[in-house]
Amino acid sequence: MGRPSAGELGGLSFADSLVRLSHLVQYVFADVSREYGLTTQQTQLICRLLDAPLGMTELGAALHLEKSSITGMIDRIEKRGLVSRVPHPNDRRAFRVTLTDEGTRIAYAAHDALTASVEELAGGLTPTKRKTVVSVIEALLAAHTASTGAHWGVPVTTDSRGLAAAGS
Amino acid sequence: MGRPSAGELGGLSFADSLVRLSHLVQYVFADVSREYGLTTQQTQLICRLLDAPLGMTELGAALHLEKSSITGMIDRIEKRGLVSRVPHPNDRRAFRVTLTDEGTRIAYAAHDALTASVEELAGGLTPTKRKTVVSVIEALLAAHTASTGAHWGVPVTTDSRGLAAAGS
DNA sequence: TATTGTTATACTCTATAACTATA
DNA sequence: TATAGTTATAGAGTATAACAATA
Repeated sequence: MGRPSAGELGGLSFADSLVRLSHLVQYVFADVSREYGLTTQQTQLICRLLDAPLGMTELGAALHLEKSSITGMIDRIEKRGLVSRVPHPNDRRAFRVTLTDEGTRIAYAAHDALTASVEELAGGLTPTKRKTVVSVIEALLAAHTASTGAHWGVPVTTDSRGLAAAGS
Repeated sequence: MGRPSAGELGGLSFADSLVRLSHLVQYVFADVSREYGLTTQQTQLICRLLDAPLGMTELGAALHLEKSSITGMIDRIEKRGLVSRVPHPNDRRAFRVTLTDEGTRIAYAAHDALTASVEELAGGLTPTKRKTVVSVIEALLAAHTASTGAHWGVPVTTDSRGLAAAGS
């Protein structure tokens, strides 16, 4: 009845633990981004483009943002030389936002740094536990996709190294 | 090696899965917040105050923000009647930011709604898996605390219901 | 002197609404 | 008419630097 004030850990509910984890990852994400002179959102954006170039509207959908919000973000990182607006070949209204070489480099670097930071925290975990966690998370992501028909726009693929650079 | 484009799930690395999960939780957090007319940050702030009133500097530390950033946030939610600046009894420079009744009510409601949303996604998980996930997350949080000496400012305690409202 | 909090300033992020130019 | 993207506008969030009041 009281309030198990969970101050120090221990006895977290499932939901609370996920929320706390999420905040922790966000902080790590922000810290890593800052090291590369990026905001969290910018890192997310360029990592997202590692898979393939996307149009403004597609980017908005992928990141859960209005296209008008995307315009400004792209303006800023384009000015920094990380992406460029490549005209769409078949649609003169549209662009494909494409990473520059510099943008590709930074996106991979930031992704790797983030991965390294997370792995550092997870140092002591057994392979079995890691596998369980990954499978549970995949189930959660799938559940969300199923219930909302949606995306959880995010960084990149599985392994970086390979620099197959955004080739459609 | 190629690039296992992980498009649809499956084969996520441990780090990537945590990052994706974190984004998903953030989206859920934002959605729930919006239902209560709050921003994500405001929800995080008031939930944080459920444990106890905090000073501006303490709040900054808890949320990883500069105190000057806190000033504005408190201005806004104070104007909305969710918190108030209570003078510190022993230090005439300081305040204790305290939830109003309305603020307490909304903080609990938002926390419960968030918990419910997360639980909904986790519907099919076995108790064993849940326990494993919670224990792994607690280990990660502890690892971070150990390596940085810090907090991962977040919502509230374990179970809501009990309304022991911010005492002390 | 050190600390608590605020103000001034500037920039990023975000949404809504109205717009242009294609399709 | 519908879609791709932009502009205008407004507000939240954030940091840095300079400041006031109190310890």
